[in-house]
Amino acid sequence: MAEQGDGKEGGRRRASADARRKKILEAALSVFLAEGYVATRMDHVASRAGVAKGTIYVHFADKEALFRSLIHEEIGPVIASGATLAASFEGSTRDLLGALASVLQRELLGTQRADILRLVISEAPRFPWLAKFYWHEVVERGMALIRAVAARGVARGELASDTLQRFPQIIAAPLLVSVIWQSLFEPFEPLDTEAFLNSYIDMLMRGLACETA
Amino acid sequence: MAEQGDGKEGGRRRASADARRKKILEAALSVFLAEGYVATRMDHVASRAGVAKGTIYVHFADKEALFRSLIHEEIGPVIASGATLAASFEGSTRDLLGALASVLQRELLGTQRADILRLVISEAPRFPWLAKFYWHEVVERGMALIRAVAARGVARGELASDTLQRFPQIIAAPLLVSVIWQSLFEPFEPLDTEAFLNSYIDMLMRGLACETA
Amino acid sequence: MAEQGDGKEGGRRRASADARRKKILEAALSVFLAEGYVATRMDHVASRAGVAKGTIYVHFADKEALFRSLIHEEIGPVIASGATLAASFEGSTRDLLGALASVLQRELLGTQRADILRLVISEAPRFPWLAKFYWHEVVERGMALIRAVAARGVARGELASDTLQRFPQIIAAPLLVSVIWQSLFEPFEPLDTEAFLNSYIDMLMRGLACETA
Amino acid sequence: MAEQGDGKEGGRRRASADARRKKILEAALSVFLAEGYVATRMDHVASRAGVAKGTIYVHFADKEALFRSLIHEEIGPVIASGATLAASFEGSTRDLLGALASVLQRELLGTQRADILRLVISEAPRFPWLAKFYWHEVVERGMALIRAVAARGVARGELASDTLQRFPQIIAAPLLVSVIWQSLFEPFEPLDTEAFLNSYIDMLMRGLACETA
DNA sequence: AATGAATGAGGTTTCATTCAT
DNA sequence: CATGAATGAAACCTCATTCAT
Repeated sequence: MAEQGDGKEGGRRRASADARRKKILEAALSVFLAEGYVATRMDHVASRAGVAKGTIYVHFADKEALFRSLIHEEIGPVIASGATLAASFEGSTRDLLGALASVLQRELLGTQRADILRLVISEAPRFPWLAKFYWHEVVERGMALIRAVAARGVARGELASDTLQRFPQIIAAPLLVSVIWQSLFEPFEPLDTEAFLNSYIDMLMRGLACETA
Repeated sequence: MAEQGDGKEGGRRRASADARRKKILEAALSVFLAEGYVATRMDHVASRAGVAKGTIYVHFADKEALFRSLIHEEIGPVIASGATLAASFEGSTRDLLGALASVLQRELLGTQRADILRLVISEAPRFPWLAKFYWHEVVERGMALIRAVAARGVARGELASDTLQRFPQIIAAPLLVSVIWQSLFEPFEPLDTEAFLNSYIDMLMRGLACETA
Repeated sequence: MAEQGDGKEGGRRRASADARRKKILEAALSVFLAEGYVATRMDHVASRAGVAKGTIYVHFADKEALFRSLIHEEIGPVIASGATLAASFEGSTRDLLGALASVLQRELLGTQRADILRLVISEAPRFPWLAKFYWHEVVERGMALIRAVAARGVARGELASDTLQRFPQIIAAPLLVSVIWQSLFEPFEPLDTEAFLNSYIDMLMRGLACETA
Repeated sequence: MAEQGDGKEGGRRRASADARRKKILEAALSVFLAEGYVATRMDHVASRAGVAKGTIYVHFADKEALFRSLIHEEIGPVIASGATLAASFEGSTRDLLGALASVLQRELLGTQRADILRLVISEAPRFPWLAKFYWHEVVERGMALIRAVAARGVARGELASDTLQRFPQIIAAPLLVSVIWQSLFEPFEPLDTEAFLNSYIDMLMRGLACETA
């Protein structure tokens, strides 16, 4: 009934609690991704995490708090890791974009991250903080990265104009299409995303190289 | 059997019923777009349509049937109209794509249709028929249209390769980005979609024209 | 809008109205028998009668009024017809009971009347007037009939005691069992009701004849 | 997994849950008996059981599952207990039947079990499993019991024929009549069921004893 | 008189959240 | 902390009844 020993006990208990919290977040991630926010049932998260329903409320105030923590703690890190990818890349812009594409191909398409993008698209209208968070954590950083690559390309004379600096979305476009396509239309007409991305970059490089053609 | 003369009478009643059905569909469209499928409450649709809760069930079997009818009857038509746009266009491929972009700019971006796209992305995983429908009504047709334009461009010597025929998604990419961007990130960094699309087409034309560059 | 010719028209209209009322009652009978009172939907009655739902309310105040009218107008007559069966029968009591059994076998078991009995058993607790009506129209008369037969048998020396007069239910018992059995347990073990009734009457005659055995 | 010591605690909670489940079943029994399946409102069951509406759904999947459990868990046992009554009775067949009648008089007529019979008659057409269950649990066993008694009577020379073995329904008949009578017609003409059953058995014994009379 | 679209009270069921153990 | 039974607001859907045509 009263408190028990606090020395190692407390530490062990804390560790166990943290582990539990982590399990819940992982379970929540997969369920939210699969079902969307509204359709996700706390029961389902709990059973997938292997804990009782009430346990979730020990760690998170309510469903939205769980969702928030999920986005911040689970998704944030995977983003940050990607942001440092090409910080110090040496080589032609074409190779850099190719390397970037191959990394994204491996790290985004076909992984849970692609589903996170879909989740954000779905839920952002209802959770303004979600769009804001995704903006700051992913989009803003990604855009800065692309702009840096573009500036580097211009400086090296590989790019003829500032188009890519003005519209870094050009790089995001084929990725977004690939993600959506795989998620919705793969069964009707498969898309070879690797070939697509490569063709896209080729086209892009030619289109951006000879600005005055 | 046993029907009595109901010339104008029946017609008027039928007309009123159809009008009500239309009002429900319109209300449903806006609520589904704003809230998503699961979060949409039939109550809310009813009150927005100015009818009683039960009235919806006079016209639609259940929530999913309402959603289906909505997609098929409200969204189908707007698609068909767009498909005939450039069927008989004369001029350079560049002008053709430009005209297409401007039409889409006017008819897609900034209209409810953009939100419909977001709705489809959100709900398709839960409603396989939705992806199928959207595929057949929009994507397949759009792709055929782009491929026709691409073939025409190759025939006229304006395009150097079959890249666009192999990946018509190239055209869809900036549209998708624009739609998502406006919906999620406009408040953080506005996107001049018109300039974006034009720059994109320019880049694309150059990139596709000099395949061997 | 206003009234039309009332001469033959009125008569014809009335006739048509009565026919419609009859159709509704017939439809209601079959649906109430099949579904029970609560589970019966006015829609179902209407469609089975080939009229609109509202039409029922032209002829009957509400669902219970329909049920009442049904019981009184459809079921009453079929009962009355049976009551006069054996009023003036000549022959031995055994033959009389045998004839009665055969009539009931033909006119009760396997007909809608058996289902009516089940309906009464089911609904009587909720509609006291139903038990009362069935009592007066069927049970009281049937009991009087049996008592008359019993008295005749005693007078002719064929029955040794007044047991059957005190408990006319003895006659009803195998009928009730047959009806329930056929309705519920026929699939598990069929009952040859004719043989059963005959054996029953044989047993009964022997049992009642030699009261002092 | 990850369970902690919950000796008495868990046991107490479980016990309380079981008690609640039992209360719900008891409440459901009385409401179903009084109202019938369709007319029974879950609200009513809940308030009668002294629990919240949702609590029912903690223990039973839906209304039909509640009904099923009710039949299987509440009614099954009372049947089994009755089946062993006369397994090892010594004495004349007449006394055996008399004892049986007196037991049934006490344990069936005038108790809730009589109403259960009415419920089965009412709902079996809509729930085929109900007829099946009642058949296996009650009717089949009862018939076997009666046939055993009949065979014993024949072996002891107390019964002259196999009529009772061929038609054990003969025994059920007066019980069924008594149950229905008490439920529907008692107010109009009371039935002394005890006297009725005794007269019936007397008649039966005489009728079956002197088969060749 | 007949119609059938419209109504809304009321029914079943769900599920986020609470709380005693 | 962890549990999971209990809760009750709220969602979907039904259907007897009304009423304008």
